[in-house]
This record gives sequence, C-alpha cells and structure tokens, in this order.
Amino acid sequence: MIDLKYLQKNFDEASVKLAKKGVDGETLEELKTLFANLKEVNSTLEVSKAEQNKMSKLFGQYKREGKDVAELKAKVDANKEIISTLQTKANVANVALQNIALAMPNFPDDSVPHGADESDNIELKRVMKPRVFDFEPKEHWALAEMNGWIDFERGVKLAKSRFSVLRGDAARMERALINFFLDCNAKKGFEEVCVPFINNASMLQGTGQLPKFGDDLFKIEGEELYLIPTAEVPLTNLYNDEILTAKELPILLTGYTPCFRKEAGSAGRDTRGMIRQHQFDKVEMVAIANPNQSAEIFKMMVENASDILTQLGLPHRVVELCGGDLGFSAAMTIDLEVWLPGQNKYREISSISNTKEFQARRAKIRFKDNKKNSLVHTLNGSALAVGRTLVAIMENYQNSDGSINTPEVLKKYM
RNA sequence: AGAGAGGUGGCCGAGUGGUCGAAGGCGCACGACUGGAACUCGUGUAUGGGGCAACUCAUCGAGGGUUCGAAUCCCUUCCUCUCUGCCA
Repeated sequence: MIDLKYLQKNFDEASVKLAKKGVDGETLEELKTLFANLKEVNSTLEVSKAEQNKMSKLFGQYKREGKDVAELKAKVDANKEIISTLQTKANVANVALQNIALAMPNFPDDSVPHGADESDNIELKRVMKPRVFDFEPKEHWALAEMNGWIDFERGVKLAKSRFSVLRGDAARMERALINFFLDCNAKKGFEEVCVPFINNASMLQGTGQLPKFGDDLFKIEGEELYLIPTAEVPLTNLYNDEILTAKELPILLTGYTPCFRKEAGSAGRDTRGMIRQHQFDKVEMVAIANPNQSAEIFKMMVENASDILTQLGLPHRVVELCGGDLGFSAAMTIDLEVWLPGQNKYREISSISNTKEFQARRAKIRFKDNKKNSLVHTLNGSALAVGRTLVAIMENYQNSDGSINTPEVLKKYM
C-alpha cells in the first residue's frame, strides 16, 4: 500500500508518479478526499470517546461514594448516541478508503523509464551470443514430441487445458534444475525454505495479489485459502505482522514451489507448448531488507539470476521495465529474457522487483531501528522459472536429429 | 472428524465487571558497584492512530453483543493442546 500521509502532503508529486503507472488522477483525488474525511471523523470521534471514558470513570466513583448517578447517566447516554453515529460514519469511511487504497499500485521509482507497455522497456545488455544453427531450430513442442518429453494430451486429461506432464529425462531435468537453482542461491547466502503451497487471503493481500487480482488465483472451495501464484507470497509473508531487529537484516530466502495461475487475461496467448501453464515450477528469491540495503541487494539478485543462465549456457538479455509495464506492487523491475531459437525471440524467464515498503506496509513487516519501528523493503525475483528454463534448454541444446544435449553444469544433477 | 481444555506484553504467568495497557517473574537495555566480569541494586522495556507537546484514542486471538463501564459476561469464528477416530 502506498503511504497515504505522503499522498496527502505531496499530492501533485504523487499524481505525477502514479501517472507513470497509468493511474488516473480522479481515483487519486478520491483517495485523498476519503483520507481527509476519515481523519476528520476520527478526531471528533476521539474527543467524544475521551469524554465518555472520563464520565464512565466518574460514574464508578459516584457509585462507590453512594452519590446519585441519574443525571450523569443521562449525559452519558446522550453521548453514547453521538459516538454510535460517528462510529458508523468512521467505519463506512474506513471501508471505502481501504477499498481504494488496497487497489492502488505502488509508486514507481524515480529511475523507472516512462512508457506505456512492453515495447517501451529498455534493453540494458545482452549476455552470450545466440548459437548459430546449421539447420532450422525447432520449437520446444516439436522437440518434446520427438523425445517423448512432454505429454500435453494427458496433462489436459488429468486436469484441463494448460496443464501438461513431463516424462522421463524431462521430468528428471526439471528436478535437476530445481536442485541446481537452489544450490546456486544458497551459495549467494539465501536460506532455503520449504513452505505451504496454499496460503490464506490475508497473506495474498500482504503481497498485493488480493483484493485486486483474485480472478487470477485458484481458490479452495469453501475456504479463504488460495493456491500460491508464486513463492513470493509465502516467502515474503513469512514475516507478516512481525517486528524484526535491524541486526537480523537482510533476510535472504529461497524456495522451490509450484505456482498456480488462472491466466485469466491470457486467453489465446501461448496456447501451444509449455510457456504459459496453469501450474509451473519456480525457484524464488526473496529479500527482507533494511531500506539502505535494498538497492545493493536488488543488483545482487539480478546478477545472480543472470549468472545462473550463463552457467547453463543460455543467451539472454537484461531488460528494465518501463512504468506502464511495471507490476502492481513493484517500484522497479528488471526482467531477464532468455533466447529461444525455435521461436526466434527472447522470452521472460525471470523478473526481479523491489517493492520498497509497499508490501511491507500491507503485510506489516517492520524492524526496530534504535527504538523506532520502520518498514522494511521487500524484494523478490525468480531464479529461475523452471519450466521455461527447460524449454530454453530444449531449444538451445537441440541437435539436427531432434535429440537434446544436457548442459554441462546439470550433468552432475542428473 | 467427534469429545474436552485453553488462547493475556519478547517469554512465563496473575487477573472473573470500574482505580487494568494490564501484578509478579524471566529475558533485554541503560546506569551504579568492579581492574574487568558475575552477583547485587536502581531505572526503563508492547503495537497502531491523532497532536509540536502535555496528552489522547484503539488493541488482552478475531468479529459482534450486553453494560454508564468488558481482559473479565453472552454469541460467532479462528487457532493451539489432550483423548478418540483416520492417515503419509
């Protein structure tokens, strides 16, 4: 959640920032008004409550002294009415405020380039030259069929479309990749954790998936529980509603989880192959950091993910997201896009974001900094999306006969 | 899933209608003592909101109710523990 006090005091500046992310001024204006109203109602309410508390204390005193309380009771009863009215007003205002505030995206960092969508993103650099093929490289679904690696039909039979089954060496390579990624992250100081793949609504709100993006989540019927769309949710919320000490920061976490997404807005996109599935494996990095550490950690996370791709021999590029392409919670994001020779283009394989204090404010993750409590910064990034890495290996390591070589670093894992 | 017990501050634990944001202990921080430390003694030590501040409002798992007044009574709900059942 954005800082409403800041919005109040620096409305114009905040409007400019959020315009970068495509937020119209009207909603922002509404938010500001609601906030001001709530403050006013609350302050009058507080005065009445203070009055009520005083009178109640007096009431007890009168009783003990055997004095007559009839007159006082009349006063107290009248005040009670006023409080009840004000309280109702305050509750309504608060709900309205929360509804808008929780749906308001994060401020983009000042460094974030302007732009409307993906096409305005900025390529920072390319790592490794794509291999030159002396034959026409095939797309991964063709290779999958030739090698019996992916069973799309039976995946659909078991669940529905956008589910698939990995078989044989593909299944083993999926597992090898998970282990390889976790080991790489551990070397960079990330603690490995194994978490529930189902989280409750409050956690999903903490990281920003709820209330606005519920349509993209698989919900457990009859319960306030959801299949996680990314390990970012359980890893970040590990410290939900906690006050950490400055000493224990930064907390670096990594974990493997499957991710479940309804892909509600993606009908027709990437329908073929394994690029966009309802369930996919991912190894995630999360950092809970002191604000003065977060820039450096962000850089480290990007380098780590890029380094893993390099170790796997996968050409990729580093892309800085523009304001319009930035996710809801992110203040800044860098994507890594891997080269897919079969598709002849770069495709996202990792997304690393600094949400600054946006998630920390929602999830109430704070740290004690000489007596004072401050919000932490939270960062998250994939290292890496496992299924897409498998796809990248298939396309980059294919031979003319359709067979697929194993990347050197993966051999000891298989 | 059924039966019973219970959820209080960083932890333990008292508190069954008012003077309780909460005794006492532990832990922690600071100070005194010491060459230094332990011991001992003193002081301090929840969170969120409003206010420059004095101060004030809210919070005793969560939500609602009774009452002038609720940690304390009532209802709902979540969670934990024990026993039974089931299961990896």
